[in-house]
Amino acid sequence: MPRLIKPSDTHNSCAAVTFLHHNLQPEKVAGGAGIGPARTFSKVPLRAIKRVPVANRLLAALPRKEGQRLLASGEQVELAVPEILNEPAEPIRHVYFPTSSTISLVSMVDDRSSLEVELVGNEGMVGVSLILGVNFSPLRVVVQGSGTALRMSAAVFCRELASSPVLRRVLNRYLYVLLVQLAQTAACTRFHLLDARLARWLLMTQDRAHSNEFHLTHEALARTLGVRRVGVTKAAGLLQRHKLVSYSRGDITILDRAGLEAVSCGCYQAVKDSYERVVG
Amino acid sequence: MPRLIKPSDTHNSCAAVTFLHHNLQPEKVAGGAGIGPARTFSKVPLRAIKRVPVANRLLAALPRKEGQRLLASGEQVELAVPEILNEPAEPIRHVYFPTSSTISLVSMVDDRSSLEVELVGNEGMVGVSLILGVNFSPLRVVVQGSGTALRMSAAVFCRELASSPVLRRVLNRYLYVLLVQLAQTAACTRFHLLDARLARWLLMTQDRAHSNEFHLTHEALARTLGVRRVGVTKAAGLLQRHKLVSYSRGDITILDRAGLEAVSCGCYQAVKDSYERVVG
DNA sequence: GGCGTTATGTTAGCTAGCGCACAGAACGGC
DNA sequence: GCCGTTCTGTGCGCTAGCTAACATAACGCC
Repeated sequence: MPRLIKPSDTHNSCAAVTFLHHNLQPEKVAGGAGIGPARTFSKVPLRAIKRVPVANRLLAALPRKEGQRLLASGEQVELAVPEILNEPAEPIRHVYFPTSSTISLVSMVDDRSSLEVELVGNEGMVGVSLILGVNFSPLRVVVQGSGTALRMSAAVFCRELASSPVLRRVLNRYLYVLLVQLAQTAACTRFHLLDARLARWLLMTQDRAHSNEFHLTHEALARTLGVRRVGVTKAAGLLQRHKLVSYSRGDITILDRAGLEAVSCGCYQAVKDSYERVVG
Repeated sequence: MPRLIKPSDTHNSCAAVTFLHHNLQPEKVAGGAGIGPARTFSKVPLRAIKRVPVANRLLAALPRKEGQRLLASGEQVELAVPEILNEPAEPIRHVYFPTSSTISLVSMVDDRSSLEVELVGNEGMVGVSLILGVNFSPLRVVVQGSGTALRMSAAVFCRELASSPVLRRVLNRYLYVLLVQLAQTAACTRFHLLDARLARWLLMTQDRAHSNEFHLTHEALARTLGVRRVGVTKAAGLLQRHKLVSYSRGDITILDRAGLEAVSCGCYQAVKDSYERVVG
């Protein structure tokens, strides 16, 4: 179960609002940890020092009052890998608005084969089925990167949804982007070489984790990309030889973002643009 | 532009309702062409003799009155391959509820590479973005199998949507199935061999075209499956040697449905089950 | 400091599908 | 009946990624 962040962790409701509306760029992450508004997280343990407060962008897109109400309706939780939040066909108990955590939606076709079809971070949410009136998840939902998220019970979420047209509007647009992304990922997975796909995935994760460093083994990466572990080792070795990333026992550090973008396929930019255009 | 079926083609509004609510199983298609309620189509040219009246299942799922109103709000059109109904990023002018036509949603990543991510027939609709409040299409929309469809202007569709909760409910559930299908197809495309994928696609097309025969060249099939033409030739040759289909210059006939299901991957059944559970 | 566990690197043979080129075969207009 | 066009079948070398097995190397517990 996710670790609940006790109310005492955030000093008051005002801090929660700061948490919502403050949104640092990834570039500021490396240098600025632990200063300024970061005190909001000062009592959160477990790598918290590496992170900065980030808002969930869907909630941040709401009018201030709506956003505050939603924040109050949920609770901050700390998610840790490799927690599984939902299995396919299981009823949805909670929805999650990640803030610093990242969550994978995984399609499983055979026992041996699985593929991440969507990576959700602070730009999105988990549990979109509820928006469509279906209360079970079609996919496996698994925590990919440890961090925080706003959790809300399915019932409360549906109530909010029913009473807030602006929330529906934002989430519908997010759903549209989700469709775009699924389609793009399907084609990307079919046509693009592993090197490019890996680079794309690392960029996406950096965006969502809001950190230049994150933890993931080759084995886990292989499962999310739907390839063998040796394939990841080979591709990661290539990126490392080109000084784009450094990799040590699962600790990944992005060294050269521009270089990664050059290696990655256009899908990264295409999906990102689509999000900015429709939701951002 | 799609050929409009003039009002005189269907004898009266009562016939239109028959059209809506009559829904033959594929098994009956081969023998029963041209008799009984088929007279609804008696004046429709161009292969119409091979088909039977089929309802769009989304519309059929509506209460009788709602269905009638939607039918009246649109117009029957005849779509012919290889018509392109929408290019990516183009505004959506019309939505389509296919009846006997099939429509492909195609994701294009490079100039050379494209992949069908969704095949829409009488079980679905084209233009779902509008449901989510976005009025342009993310994908290329191309007629895959000639046939009829109910066409409705985007404006009228949005008006209907705003005024009909039951329509929203049905279409939301369809959207959910669409998500499921996209995720499944992504994984299927990644892991399953061409033979199985081809078999699955043929089964899906038979379901949607409501006929044991349809027309599609190896070249076109290759584009939709995202492989080379020779690959399709090889896989189709295999299916033909096993007497599952017959293939002659683009004229495909399904000979052994059960055999195809055995060759195809589980994805066919999985997606079908999901539809029946959520929409059907 | 030793040792089991976990993560990474490397090898070697194998296969599905690619790229390219070309040959035959059926159709359709004149 | 001829001929261009469209569709299908085949061959051959090539590559990315798979399967499987093994070798190091770092960590972390005792």
